Order: sequence, then structure tokens, then C-alpha cells
Amino acid sequence: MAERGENGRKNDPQQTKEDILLVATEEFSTHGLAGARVDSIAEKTRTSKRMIYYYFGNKEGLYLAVLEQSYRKIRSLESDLHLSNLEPEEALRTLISTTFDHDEANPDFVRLVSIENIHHAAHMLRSEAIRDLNVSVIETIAGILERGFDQGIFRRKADPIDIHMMISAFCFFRVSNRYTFGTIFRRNLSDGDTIERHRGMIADAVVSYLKS
Amino acid sequence: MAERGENGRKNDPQQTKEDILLVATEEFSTHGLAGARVDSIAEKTRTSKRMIYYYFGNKEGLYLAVLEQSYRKIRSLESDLHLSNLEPEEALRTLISTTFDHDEANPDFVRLVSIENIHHAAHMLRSEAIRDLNVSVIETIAGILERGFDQGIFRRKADPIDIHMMISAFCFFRVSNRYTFGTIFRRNLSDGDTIERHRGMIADAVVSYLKS
DNA sequence: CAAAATGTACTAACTAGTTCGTATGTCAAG
DNA sequence: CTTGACATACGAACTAGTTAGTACATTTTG
Repeated sequence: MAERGENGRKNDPQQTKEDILLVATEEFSTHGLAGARVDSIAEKTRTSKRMIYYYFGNKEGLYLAVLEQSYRKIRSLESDLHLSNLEPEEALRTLISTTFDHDEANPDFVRLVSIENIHHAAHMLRSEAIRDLNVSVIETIAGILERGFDQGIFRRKADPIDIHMMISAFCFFRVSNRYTFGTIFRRNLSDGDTIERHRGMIADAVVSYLKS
Repeated sequence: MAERGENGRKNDPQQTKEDILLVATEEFSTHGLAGARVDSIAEKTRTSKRMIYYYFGNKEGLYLAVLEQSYRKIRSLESDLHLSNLEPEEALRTLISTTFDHDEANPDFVRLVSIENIHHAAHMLRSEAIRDLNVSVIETIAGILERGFDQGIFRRKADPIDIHMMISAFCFFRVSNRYTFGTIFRRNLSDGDTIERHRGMIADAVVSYLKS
């Protein structure tokens, strides 16, 4: 058993790495790459700064690891939705709700993506893991659009990447721009009623667009 | 005339301030608040670091000034659109195109807003100038929606702020997430054809939503 | 001249990354 | 099964370089 005595040290590399990543995710997502402090991360960890450099090389390496881990999480989520046995409209609405709920539930991820965009996606480009992200959503959407069109439910032949962008834009923006938008229009986007209304709204908008 | 001789100095406070702001906008928008370097700004300016502190107090003061100036610019743009004499649908499409083109033409502004959101809009909150932004767009949209509903063109009674958010989300996301989205889906969102298609797409989506 | 505007050169504090030394796990040989 | 040698895992304290901010002197302008 790898238990921790009074002051006796037990090696647990896996746990140590995970611990660092968890703390780092929070730090990077709230302060950005340049604003994040390695010392601050080290303090909040149950290990030391030495370990950060031991496992991740340098600050950028740690940032990249955080980014990769975040993307890995969504990839796994995306895949286990079984939409092919649903009616096209129903399938689309389910997919949209899932995206919506994911962004709403993962502000850290949203913030990290925003930060990465400020850096022109420079780190993402260097990471094969992220670049080669199996973008299965697109195939899923393509399938739904095709079925819907063939069945005469959707009148418009839209590009699946465009549709994905439209959905992402709405879901992402609500979270990424929550603060400035909320400040200017004095509206709390985290409010329960607002969430419900917006979830329905984006679905209705996409569906009506495809039907028009 | 305030001309600049061989090495003779001419005071031109207005020009000095504007020069600093211009350089600072670029620096903050590409590196973020923490990532921006005061020394770097000073170098690119035709004046010195001393002047930055003389006029703006400190780094945050400069950042705030940059932010305020950026918002002041859109406010002026928004106001001189004369939409009330257009058909509701036409008016809405014009407004959407304008928002779309503004974001497309001002990536610096988009990036600054993203950055400000990472900081939970903390600086914006402290700035009365920005907080009290006359949100005339909302009134404009409200008017269009009402006319459209009364004329039976729009079947749906939507909240103007929600509609504004839907438009903003799409237009903003295209610019703010250009890099990560482009990397993952190998698509260049700055491409001329794509711009055209997207401009029409958001307008069609909003209109069909309101008509449904 | 007085006040505003500007330049030069500096400093105090911070911060990423390192050095050096120690503890722990493991596996082969006895 | 135990010993010891080697690799991996870890911690405390340090350093070199950076960076926001300033003291002081000087020039321009009304």
C-alpha cells in the first residue's frame, strides 16, 4: 500500500503527475499562460516545483500537457452518443444539447481554448495528439444532415463543418464571453432559466435554418 | 508647427498618448495582459517607458485605456446605421452584416475582449466608461423585432438580448476561435468564400429562427 | 519663470529554471 | 530472503535573468 506516514515519503509518480495537472489546469485557465505562476502551482500541489520540471520539462510543457488532457476528455465524451437510431431532427437536437451541456459544465476547457487562440494555437499545432483529434462529430453531423435531407425533413444542404461551427459558436460564446456580456447587459448567463432558454434556442435556430 | 528636428525635441502630448495606445493595443492583443511587456511597448513607441507611466500610471492603467478606446470605437460605429426606414427583415440582415464585418475587420478588438473575459471582466467592471456603454443595439433590435412581429413577418417573440447574443456569438467566434478551429478542421476562416458563406449563413439562421 | 513633458539610468522584486543531495523501489545475485 | 546496486522519484535552497516601476535631471512651452 502506498500510504503516507507522518512524514515518511511514498513514491507515487502517477498520482503526483495527476495532482500537478489538476492544479495547473486551474492556474492556467484562470491566469493564462504568461499569467500563470509555476511557484503558485507548486504551492497548491502536495509536491514541489522540482517535480513539475522533472515531469513536464518546463512551463510550456506543462501547459501543453494540460491542454492535451483537456482535449482528450471531450474526445471520449463525443464518441459514446448513439444517434444513428434516432430521427434526424431528434438526433441533431440531442447532439446540440450535449455540446451545450459540455461547454456549460467545463468552463476551464473553454477558457483554455480561448487562451490557446490568443497564442494563435501555436501549442496545439505542435501537439500531434490534439492536431490529429479524430473529429468524429463532423461525420456524425454529416450523417444526420444527409438522412434528414433524403427524408425531406431538411430542405437545405448544409456543410457539416459550418453547422458544427454554428453550434459551437453559440455554446462556446455563452461561456467564454460570460463576463463581458454579463457586465454590459447586466444579465447572468449562468442563471438556470437562461440556460434552459438558450439550450432550446440554439437547437431551434439550427433546425429552422436547415428546414428553411 | 510641432515638427521634429534633427535631435531637437518637440512636445506633443496628444500624439504621444495616441502613439502609446496604438502600440499597446497591438501588444496587449497579441500577448495578453500578463504576457505584454511594458519595455517592448516602449521600444516600439517613438517615446520612452517613462511616458507610459507618466500618462497611464501603470501597466493596468494602460491596459484599461486600451480597452476603453476599443469599446469607444464600436459604440460610434453602431449608432450611425439608419435601419428604421427599412423593412424588418432587411433591417435585421443589414445589422447582422455590419456586426459580422466589424468583427472580421477588428481582430484586435475581439482578442482584447477574449482577454478581458479571462480576467473575469475585472477591469471592465472598474471602468464606468465601458460599463455604461449605451447599448443602443438592443433598442435597435427590439424595434426591428416588434415591427416584424406586428407585420406578421416574424412568428416568434424573441428577447432582443438573446438575439443579439446569437448574432454576436457567431460573428465573434469565427474570429476569436479562428486558430484552434482552423487547426482542428483544417479550414481557413479568413478565406474569402468562407467569409461570404458565413455572412449569409448567420443572417439566414436568425431570420429563419424568428420566422419559425 | 513655472508647469508640463520628456529622457536616462537605475532598482527592487519577481520568476523560470537549476543544483545538489536524499529517499524509495526493484531486481539480480548470493 | 536479504543484500546491495542502480534507476527512478523526490525536496530545499539557490541563481541568473527579467520586468514593472522610479529618481533625477533636462527640455519645452505658455
